[in-house]
Amino acid sequence: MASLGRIPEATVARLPLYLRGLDAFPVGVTATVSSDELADLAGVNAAKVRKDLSHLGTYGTRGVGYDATFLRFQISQALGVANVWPVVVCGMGNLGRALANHTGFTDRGFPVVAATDSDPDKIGTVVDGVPVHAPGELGDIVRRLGVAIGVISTPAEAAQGTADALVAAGVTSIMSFAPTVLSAPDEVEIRSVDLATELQILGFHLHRDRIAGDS
Amino acid sequence: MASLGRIPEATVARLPLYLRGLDAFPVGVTATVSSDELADLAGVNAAKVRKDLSHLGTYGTRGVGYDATFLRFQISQALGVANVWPVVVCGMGNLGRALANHTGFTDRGFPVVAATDSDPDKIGTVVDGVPVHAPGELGDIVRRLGVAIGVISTPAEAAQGTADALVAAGVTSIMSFAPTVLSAPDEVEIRSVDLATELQILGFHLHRDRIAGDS
DNA sequence: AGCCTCTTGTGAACTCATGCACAAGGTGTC
DNA sequence: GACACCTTGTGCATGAGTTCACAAGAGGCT
Repeated sequence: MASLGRIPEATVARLPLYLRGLDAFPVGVTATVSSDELADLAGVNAAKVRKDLSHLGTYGTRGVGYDATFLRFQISQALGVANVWPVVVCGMGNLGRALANHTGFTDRGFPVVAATDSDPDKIGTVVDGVPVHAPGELGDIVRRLGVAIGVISTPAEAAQGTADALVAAGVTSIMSFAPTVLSAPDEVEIRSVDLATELQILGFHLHRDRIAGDS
Repeated sequence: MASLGRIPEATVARLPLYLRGLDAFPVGVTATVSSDELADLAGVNAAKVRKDLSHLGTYGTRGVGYDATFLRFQISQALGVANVWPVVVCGMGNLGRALANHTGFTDRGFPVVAATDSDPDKIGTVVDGVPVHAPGELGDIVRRLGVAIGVISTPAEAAQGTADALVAAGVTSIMSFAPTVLSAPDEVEIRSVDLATELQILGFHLHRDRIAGDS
């Protein structure tokens, strides 16, 4: 119904999962997929699938399901997958190198076009096809290569400075792996992925189960 | 109030952030921290801090704040941070290697004690102090080293098989980086981190802002 | 055509989370 | 001791997200 009305954030976060699930259907072949099947493929329940998709429009056929190809097109459209958003990786430590070389990024329209690092030995080198520059060149890199997204994989101490530099250069989307809080203007979208925090959440459940197990 | 009553999941997810924020206070020195300060340190608002902490118990003093050291102890207690949960990393590609070498894990009580990979050239080697074994040995590794958490950083195709092996070995906590849905018994806690999905969410907002910008 | 079966789309109830606003209860000062 | 000031703890309202349940269609079979 609300073709371009506001899409709930929770729905946006699931759209990529549906898109991934639809990869199970070959392109070119017409096939229908039910909300039930798609729910399995995305790891959610059918009601959620239907409600989510209803935010994009009424693309299904009652009694039949959704046309896989058409649905893929519509979700891609909503997510803007056709766009290519160049990425710069800031901090080429273990994690940064892994990210710069991550094929999943380029495949999905997020080519890593450059990286920065403060280590003089790394500056000027090319790691897995990605040129490494000095942090001071960040602004120049962003402008020259049209960078849309900055990935911060520096140590925590350097993260805020890096974020500031990205924002100053006009980047409005940041994905951070640094275990610290970043401050930035409201219009900048920051997604923070703290791996140690994730493990601590798992640890909490282990801990609780163990306590519950003690009788 | 509810000292050991059920702690909401949203609160659990923020406790590690508070703990991280409290690192700003040196140990041994008695210092008080207000909900306002802690909110800044954790990147949330003060009301949320107070409500979250109230789920653990009434550890604050009205008019004063929280004793930093005591609060750290209580949150650590609730999260079970004193425990050490050995981790096995499955899949030593770029990302796996970075994770195995990630100091943030060991520092927080999650030592990576072993890894697996299907590449015969890697099996038997020691990467950054972590011994690499064949996937078939997973069950043995888990039992022998008391592994509590499995990290899956294999290609998507191998992820489900790896998860099955972990579950069969008795692991009930899994963190997966594979871009696929994993099925497991209900009692197994799975946290899935899909980096490409995260970027697609950022891409959505870029896309939408660009459309909104067009007039 | 009529009927049966299937699956979508969605109103409505419900759960979970957030944020406000203020009383309760401390501390320090005069 | 009384008063002014500060910050917690929490009842309550609001909002976001999830799930249920079912009417509204669409297709196929006799």
